[in-house]
Amino acid sequence: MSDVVELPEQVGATGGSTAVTGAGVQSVDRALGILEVLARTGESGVTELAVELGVHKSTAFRLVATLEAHRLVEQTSDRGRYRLGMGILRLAGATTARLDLVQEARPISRQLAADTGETVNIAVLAESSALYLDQVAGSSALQPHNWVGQHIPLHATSNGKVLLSGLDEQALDSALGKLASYTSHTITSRGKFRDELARVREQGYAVAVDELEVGLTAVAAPIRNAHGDVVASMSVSGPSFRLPEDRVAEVVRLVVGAAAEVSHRLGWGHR
Amino acid sequence: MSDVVELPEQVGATGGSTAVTGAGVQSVDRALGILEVLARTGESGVTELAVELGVHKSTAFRLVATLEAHRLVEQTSDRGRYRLGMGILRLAGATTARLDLVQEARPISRQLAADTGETVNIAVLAESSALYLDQVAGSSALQPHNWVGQHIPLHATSNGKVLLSGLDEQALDSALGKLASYTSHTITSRGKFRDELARVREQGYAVAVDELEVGLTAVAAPIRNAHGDVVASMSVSGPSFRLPEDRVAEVVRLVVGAAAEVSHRLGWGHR
DNA sequence: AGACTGCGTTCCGTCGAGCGCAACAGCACC
DNA sequence: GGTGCTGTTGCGCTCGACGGAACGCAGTCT
Repeated sequence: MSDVVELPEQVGATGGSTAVTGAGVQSVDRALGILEVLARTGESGVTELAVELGVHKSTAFRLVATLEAHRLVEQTSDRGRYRLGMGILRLAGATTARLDLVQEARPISRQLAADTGETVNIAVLAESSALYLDQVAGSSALQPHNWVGQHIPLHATSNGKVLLSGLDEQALDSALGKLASYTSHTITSRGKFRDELARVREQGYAVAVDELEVGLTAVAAPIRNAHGDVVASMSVSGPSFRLPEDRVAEVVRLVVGAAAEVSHRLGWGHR
Repeated sequence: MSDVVELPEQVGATGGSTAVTGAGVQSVDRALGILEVLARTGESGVTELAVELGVHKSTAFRLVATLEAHRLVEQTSDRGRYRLGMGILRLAGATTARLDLVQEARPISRQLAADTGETVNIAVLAESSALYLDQVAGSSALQPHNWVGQHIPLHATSNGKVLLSGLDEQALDSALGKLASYTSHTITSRGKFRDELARVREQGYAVAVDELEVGLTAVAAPIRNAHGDVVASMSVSGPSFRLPEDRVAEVVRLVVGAAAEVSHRLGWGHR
């Protein structure tokens, strides 16, 4: 079913001359390379980009100017460096808006955010990290931190645990790299983490307290498609002082219910 | 023979289509055009894209294949149509961190302040009050005090009304406390206030005359994100003697236009 | 001050990359 | 089978993208 798309090379080595060349139309390839470089560095000058791509300054400039015309990049000042622009967000909005998952989940996310007063996220598994698709801010506070599009470590988040709990042994091994430590509460032992996943599978939800960041508590539950596969994860997260142990129990109930509702809308459990 | 009607060669000056083609590197321009078409349609075939761009099928195919190599687009099935891919979201993740509402709105706020000669404010919903994020002073020498960072009651301001108009019944109830009276014009009846919100929703803007403070008139319009949610409010405010009824109508037009422009930059209503 | 070095930006001649063409391979509906 | 549509692929020709060099502008070293 999955088509085996082989793309020549995706040189991922960090540092040094990182050629991000794929194959296809040369100039487009280079232009997209610029976007990827900017995504990595956050901000770069024309000359810097030219070196990174291995092209002449003027070439890099023309490409970046074209990207700017489409608002995919913008320059910090009138004669300054370049960074990714708002056009990207517009495209991203169009991307998620078309995903039936996000579409179906959004009203329920909103309801969950209203009920709990905390932030709700939807995440999927993408290349050994969690990719956040959508976020609805809680009633309290303004947008805490927009994680949409961010890649988050799998073993230190409630969403990650849920997503991993849907994998078999083999897929788990390939998705799970080294268990980096973020706080003193992060699970770094592979054995302990397997136990944790077993618990998640059994009880149908995951909790992470201070594991990614001290003071951050999150609860997540699986979203399943018609086949019963775990396709996404829905979480509620907020500052630990607002989510004490007794309140977590209540939140768990709400999250599990909401995730089940989304799963149902996606066709899970129909006859 | 040729199934497709060939175009009158060299479509130099952005012919009839909705293409946003500025100037720059041609192939990149076209590739980005494809992304925009996909953002608008959600899903398109190669032939369809070719027609939209005014190029040959094979050209469109090569471009879309290059985009696919970078994961910016993906095809629905093995030999099917194309849609925006996850790569966009990855790029978006690197974007959101740096670009926020205020930054995007500032040039437009400034223009609005210049056009009206009055003070422009940007506010968001926080807890159960309006939080002012940014302010651009009007040309008039008489300047009100700086409201940035201030929490302002929701029911007695144009910004507050706009922000509340984006909430559903339940969220509205929790955000709306007691309707304190500030002047004789303040709306203190819950029923009347609901009617007012309905009017705001319908006409797409809110007005407040002497409701928070006697002699203060304000007009506000909603700023929406890619999903259509009201994320902020933009207002023009000034002394009532400078904003008589007939001038308010003109200001309304300007504020609504400016807010729509900001919304558009945030990804709302992809053309 | 003046020279120098870096930046982003512009102009221009040249040559190869990207274009349109036409033919191919599946699929779906007569 | 026929006929219409897809997406896909070689192949020559040509025009568009490329790199070199020069420009305007800001800092910085001497």
